[in-house]
Amino acid sequence: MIRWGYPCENVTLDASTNHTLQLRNAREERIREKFEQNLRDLWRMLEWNVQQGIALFRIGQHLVPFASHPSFPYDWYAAHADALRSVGEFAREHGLRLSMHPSQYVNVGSPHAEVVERSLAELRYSARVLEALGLPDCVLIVHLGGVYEGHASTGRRLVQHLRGEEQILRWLALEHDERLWSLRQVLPVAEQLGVPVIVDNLHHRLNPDGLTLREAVRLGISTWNGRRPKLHLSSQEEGKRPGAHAGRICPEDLHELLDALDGAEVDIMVEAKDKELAVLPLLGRS
DNA sequence: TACGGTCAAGGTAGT
DNA sequence: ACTACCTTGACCGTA
Repeated sequence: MIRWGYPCENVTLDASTNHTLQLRNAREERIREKFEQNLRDLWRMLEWNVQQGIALFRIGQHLVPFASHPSFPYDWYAAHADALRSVGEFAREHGLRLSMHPSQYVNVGSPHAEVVERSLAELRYSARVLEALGLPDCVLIVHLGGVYEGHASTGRRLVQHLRGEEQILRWLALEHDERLWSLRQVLPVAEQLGVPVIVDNLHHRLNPDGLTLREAVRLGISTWNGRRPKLHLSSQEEGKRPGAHAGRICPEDLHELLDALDGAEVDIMVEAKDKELAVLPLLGRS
């Protein structure tokens, strides 16, 4: 049985975990309001997901807006951990799996110390959210970011910067991308860190690096070491930049991935502009 | 209330 | 050297 999910927003409910504000307005009171709004919407979406049989959900990075910013004004963990633990209890009761996925600004392999520090701050924030949920199977997904003087030295630096960050590594999974880091290039980095890899069908099509999707899926799944593997599924938006997400999943892409999976028990995050609407037709498939 | 300019952050690619 | 683009549009001042 495959479990499905979608990221951050639900267009049916008009709900989102990414309500935010501009930095110049980021005073404690306003941030708390945004968090409460994100939390309310998160509850609405998770309850709806349970009704629909959707087990996966990605929490947006703006859950606590500017939580990783140096000028953040209060102890968000102390203030919000109880509320997050309640969400985690609900997720546990209903067998939901939650994840987070920071943006391209996270660049742990950067040669610039300030960039690395900001990146780690964002990852530590994300890891603390997952810790507060109190669930065993959350995932924190990141791309490898830029390539500076080559993959080898960038990868070495990334491993160096994350080594010892046990609170992050506990949740971390690395994802390949459609231009700079192929699955083959990500695998050794992930192995050195002892973290699994997310395979994404569209990234792989645009940057296969000599592997078939079936081979990529097999390699990716093997990095999960008995934990339930997680993958991404999306379709190309025709006429837009390669890699741009379409509103829905086209049947060919679905079947190609299901075929490559060869019956494996996995979780699949659907990345589509229409969010949950792209997931509903897939439920019960596999 | 609707509109349009603006928003923390890094890096790549195209001009 | 400059700009558009990217995860994900949401916010906010102004009319």
